[in-house]
Parts: sequence; structure tokens; C-alpha cells
Amino acid sequence: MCTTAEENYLKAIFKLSYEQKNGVTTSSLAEHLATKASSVTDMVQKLADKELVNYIKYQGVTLTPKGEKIAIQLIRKHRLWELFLFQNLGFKWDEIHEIAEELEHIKSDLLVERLDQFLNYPLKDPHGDPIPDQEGNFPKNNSIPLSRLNTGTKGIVVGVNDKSSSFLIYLVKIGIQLGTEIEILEWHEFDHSVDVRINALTLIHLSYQSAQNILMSEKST
Amino acid sequence: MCTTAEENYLKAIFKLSYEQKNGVTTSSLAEHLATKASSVTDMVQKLADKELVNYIKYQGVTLTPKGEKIAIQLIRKHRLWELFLFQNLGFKWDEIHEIAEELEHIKSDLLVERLDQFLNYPLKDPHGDPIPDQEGNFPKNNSIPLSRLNTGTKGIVVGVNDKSSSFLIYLVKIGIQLGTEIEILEWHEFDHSVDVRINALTLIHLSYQSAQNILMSEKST
DNA sequence: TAATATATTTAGACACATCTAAATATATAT
DNA sequence: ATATATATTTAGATGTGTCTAAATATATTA
Ligand SMILES: [Mn+2]
Ligand SMILES: [Mn+2]
Ligand SMILES: [Mn+2]
Ligand SMILES: [Mn+2]
Repeated sequence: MCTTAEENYLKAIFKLSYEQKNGVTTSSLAEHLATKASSVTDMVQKLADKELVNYIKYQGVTLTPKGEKIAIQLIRKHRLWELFLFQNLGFKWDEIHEIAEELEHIKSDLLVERLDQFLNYPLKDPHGDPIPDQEGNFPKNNSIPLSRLNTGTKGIVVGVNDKSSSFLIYLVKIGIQLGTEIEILEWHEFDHSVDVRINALTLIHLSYQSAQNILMSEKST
Repeated sequence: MCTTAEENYLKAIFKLSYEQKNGVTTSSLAEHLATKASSVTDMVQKLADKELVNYIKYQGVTLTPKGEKIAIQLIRKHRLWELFLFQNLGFKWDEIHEIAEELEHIKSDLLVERLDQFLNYPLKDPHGDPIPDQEGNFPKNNSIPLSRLNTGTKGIVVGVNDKSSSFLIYLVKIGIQLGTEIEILEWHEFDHSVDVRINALTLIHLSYQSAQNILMSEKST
């Protein structure tokens, strides 16, 4: 069994290992978990003792299969709870992450399966992120950042990279949520910002950072 | 804010203060929480520093209004979660307590209110226990232990005192759950056990301990 | 390659929650 | 009332998870 702190470390290592292919660094973990590098070293050594991570001093850390399994189950629980909060309890897009951050640590395999069943075995959470199944398989999602769409193309918003409240609230304010149709009107070379049309109606301007964090369906038109 | 450990102590003090009117004793708390008397003393002193309990050495402990409010909110959360697990996720009578013991510590007032709304503002949990409202008021429940019913009277099972898995599983096995009608047939003087008829059909024998732990509606016939 | 900057680990400390063993207070019995 | 038993508190220790400051390794730059 893992403590809540250990679980949060495993989840963080899993997330960061997509950006850092040869070992997650101590400092990036410290930043992600809002803690100190020395605390990370301590914990990572403990996780290595438990054979949940591979760790060589100064070389960063990767998950063992055992550690990865736990991380994926946590993501599964997190996203199922988020969907429950969103769909059944009427929480907003930007209110669910923090609560799910606590709920994901409730220890009961049966609870997760029943929740999955109650929600009708969903494939995506309210942010458009894929929900892994019992075995840890992620459903395919072939989305690309809005920043990679060409002028003139249209697409549907299917997710976001940045799940911070501030970004999500901003998106709602400018009229963007899951399912919104967006047409690329014009890219601006100098700052990579873009003018778009929302739902064939409203014209708005998106910064490059926003464009990178909005995920669109690949339209094979 | 309280830690999970502090919250569990407050809840335990609240429960035990019905049996011990002038201060909950250190040893009874230790027993209830499956810990040592010395640990209880430590924690109780900390809770006194936080002004959540009144504590005088060797005199036992009582809740302050502030401490009582927290305890009642915990009971509210615990019972709402139990009902959710029972009604919506299909858990059995005896499976819900342990999971709710974890869920009750999730920190979000909005979550509790939304859950209450989702469950349609219920008055009782799956064990027949009253669910306090937002202000901490318990709905009246005028139940009496089966052990106090006279020969010939009938009643409906509306709750249980003992919520242990073993007792609940036993009740299900002998055909007793919430809503079951029980008729008192004959009391046995020597061991205070009783013969009863269940749902106007099955005859069974109950020990005095069982009779004390089954709560019946007061029938004003 | 040597000097400097940055990243990481180690050492030592602290708060929390628990324990065992010893000291002390309260209750009970002679 | 004194002795004995029981309940409670204190003292000292442990494990977890965190921190700051110091030591050491790796990366960068001259
Ligand atoms: Mn978490
Ligand atoms: Mn999400
Ligand atoms: Mn609890
Ligand atoms: Mn209950």
C-alpha cells in the first residue's frame, strides 16, 4: 500500500515522463509538486526501495511496471471522480480538479469499478482526457493542438492541455468549451497568435500559448 | 482546518459523550479508536489548544460548540456518502461504513451540499441513522430497541445500534433489514432472549444482545 | 582544460502521530 | 486511614514527510 504522498509522486513522475524521455529530473518533480528538491530525493529513494521507481543518483527517475500501474490507476480514479462531479453533481469545468485530487486517494477497488459502471464506462473526462480501463489501457485520442492547424481548417475542441482554473475560466468566458467548433482564419507570424471563428459566429483572437493548450479533433476532410 | 486524525477524535468524542455524560474518559477513547491512552492524552491536549474540546487533566473531555459543529458535519458527510454508496453504487449494507470512513474527510463544503441535493435531502442513512442538515440539526427519530418491546406488539425495523459488518451480515442472513416487520412472540426470562415472527411468516430466536441492537419504530397502536 | 554555474544529494532539524515504559493521580478495598 | 489496584499523564523513542543549509556532482563557459 502507498501513502497519499507516495501516490502523488508516482502520478507526477508518470505525467512528467512524457516530456522528459530519459528520466524525470529531481528539480522538475520538485516544481511540479511544489516542494523542495531535497524532499524529492528522499521520497524517490523510498520509492526505489519499494521497487516502484528506477533511480540512479543524479540520473533522474523512471517508473517500474509496478509503479506505472499504480500511477495509471490513480489517473483512472481521478478522471472518473471528475466526471461524476461534473455530470452528476453539477460542478463546473474548473471546480472539479482540486476535489478529484483528494478523491483519487480513496482506497477501494470495488468503489472504482462501481463508479465506472455508474458513469456507464466513459472514455473521456470533462477536460477531454482519456480514462484508462481496469487494465490500464488508455483509449486512443487522436487530437492535435490548435496551434498546429492550418489557415482555413475547422475543428472541434476535444480537450485542453492546461487544466488550471484560470485557463478554464478564461476559455468559458471567451465561449470555448468541449464541442465548440473553431475555424482558423489567420495566423500572425510575429507572435504566432491566431484569429479564429467560434461556432461559425464570433471572431476572437488567441495567443500562441492558448492555441497550444486547446486540443482539436483531427478532421480528415 | 483539522487533520484526518483530529477529525476522527472529534467524531469519537461526540459518539461516546452520549454514554458518558460528564466527560469522555481517556481509556474509552483509546478503546474506541484502537489506540493507546497516551496517544489520546497527546491528541486531546492538542485539541484543547485549538479550543475544540474542554479538557481538565484526569477529568475527561467534552466538545466545545466549535468542536461539536465539526463532529456533526463529519457525521453528516459520513451518512450522505454511505447513502450514495448504497443507493447509487449498489453496495451492500455491511460494505459502506469503511469506505465512508475515508470519504467523510474530503474537504469541500460545496461537495457536501451538492451530494445532499443529488440524494434529494435524505433524512436517514442506510443503517437508519438520522442525517443532520447543514446547520447540524438532527431529524427526530423516535425509535426504541427491540429489547424494550412487549410481548404481542409489532414493529418495523428502522435502524441498528451495532454497525459492525458481522452483525449486519448476520441480520441479512436471518432475514432482517430496514423495513422488516417483527412481532414479539415470547420473552425468555433467564437470558432475556426472545422469539419473534418476521414479516408475519418466519419464526426466529434473537439473543438479548441482538434485541438491544435492533431499533424499531414506536407503534402508537 | 580549468573556472564557474547549476543541479542534486546529504546532514541536521522540525512537526505530526504514534508507541512503550515510567511516574503520578484517582478509585477501591481492607 | 492505609494499602492496593486502576486510570491517566509524562518522558523518551520511532517513522513519515517536510524544510534549510552545506556538501558534492554535473553542466556550462571561458
Ligand atoms: Mn492527489
Ligand atoms: Mn481532468
Ligand atoms: Mn474517518
Ligand atoms: Mn451509517
